[in-house]
Amino acid sequence: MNQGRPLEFDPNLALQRAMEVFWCRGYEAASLQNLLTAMAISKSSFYQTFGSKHELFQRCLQLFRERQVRLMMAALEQAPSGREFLRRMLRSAASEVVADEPPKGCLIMNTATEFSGRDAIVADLVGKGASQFTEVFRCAIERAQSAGEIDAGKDAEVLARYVVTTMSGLKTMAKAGMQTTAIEDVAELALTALG
Amino acid sequence: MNQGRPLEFDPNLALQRAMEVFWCRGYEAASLQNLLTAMAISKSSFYQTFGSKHELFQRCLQLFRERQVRLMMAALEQAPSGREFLRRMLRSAASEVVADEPPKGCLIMNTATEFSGRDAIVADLVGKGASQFTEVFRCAIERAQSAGEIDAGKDAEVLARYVVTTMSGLKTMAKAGMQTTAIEDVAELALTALG
DNA sequence: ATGAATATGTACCGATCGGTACAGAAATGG
DNA sequence: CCATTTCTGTACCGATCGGTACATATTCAT
Repeated sequence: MNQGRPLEFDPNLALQRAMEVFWCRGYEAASLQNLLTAMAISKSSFYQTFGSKHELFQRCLQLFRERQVRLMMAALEQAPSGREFLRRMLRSAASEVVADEPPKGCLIMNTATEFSGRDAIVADLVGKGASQFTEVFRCAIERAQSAGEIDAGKDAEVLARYVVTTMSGLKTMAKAGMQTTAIEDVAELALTALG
Repeated sequence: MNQGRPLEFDPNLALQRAMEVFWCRGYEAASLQNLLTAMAISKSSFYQTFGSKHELFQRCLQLFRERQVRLMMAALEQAPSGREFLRRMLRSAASEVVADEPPKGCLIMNTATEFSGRDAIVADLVGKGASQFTEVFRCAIERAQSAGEIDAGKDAEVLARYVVTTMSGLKTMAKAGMQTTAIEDVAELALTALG
């Protein structure tokens, strides 16, 4: 078997750069030029390695989901309690306003908004992302329920969906221009629904 | 003074059609062809009457906001109580999944997501929309507080922002594929935070 | 050295993008 | 009837869209 000429770039790094572009601009507004520039590769390499804009986008959605789930699970393990983890997550929407200018939100939810079900493949990846986020939150809630921080009588799955919903809402409000203090207030209030 | 040749179409109706297109597809994905077809006018008439795609979009955002605020205020007046109005609003995200296929969400919040602060004019219109929605909810909350349905000790402004946030989150989750029953469960749970 | 395999650079593709120029059509006032 | 004003149809604009063809460059196995 022959090896052929080696790649002159790191595909994982290029993928990461592409993800950033989609994250900032969305799918439609991210032109091939934007992507090529950010990925620092030529058009030939792009199509050779990633097939098409749409295929690249799918890989970016998966990368984002894996990365996000990994970060969330790490944060959950390090958190002093399940409830404190949830508080930190919800409040993070506020700090995002300061860190990113403008705030980027969540790539999965941004995509859910942009493709409102018009693309079956994308819809599937979005659904997968949403359910995995819910899963992590459910773990945190069950841990909090065991510790007596959250009413154990409530359905953890419903609570988890509520947290995902609120996260999504807060990130959207950040994009809509809500002040960081207001976001924090809403995040704290949202926590009270967990009982 | 001379009147000249009269318009062969209803500008308000055309604007409404355009709004539908932006609502379904977003700004970038709504091509001029999409718009012209939906508005049933020619390119000449389009530029003569609406100036450009971007100007048209601004007018659509305003139309949507006015329409939405009007509908919400009417619903509030008809509702048996402030709290029941809030319940109906939050639950409406679920019925939207059934009615529209796929769900369209809220044009203002969709726009906040699509243009993450990259367009100052649009950002301003989005902010105006968000604050007017908040205003209506604040009216409902104050009414509910007067009636003793909601803890009068809580800040109505914060509660109102919380409701807008939750509405936005629910509509996004609907787009992300959440089932109608799950949406209703989350909506009910969200209401408990109002105290 | 040669050939197979893989990667890149360059040039190009048709389609579509948003937008404009301008001639002709339809109304009014004189 | 004519001039003026306003609207519409047609043709066109340069730019960009995502994507492809193909020659050239670089590697490894023989």
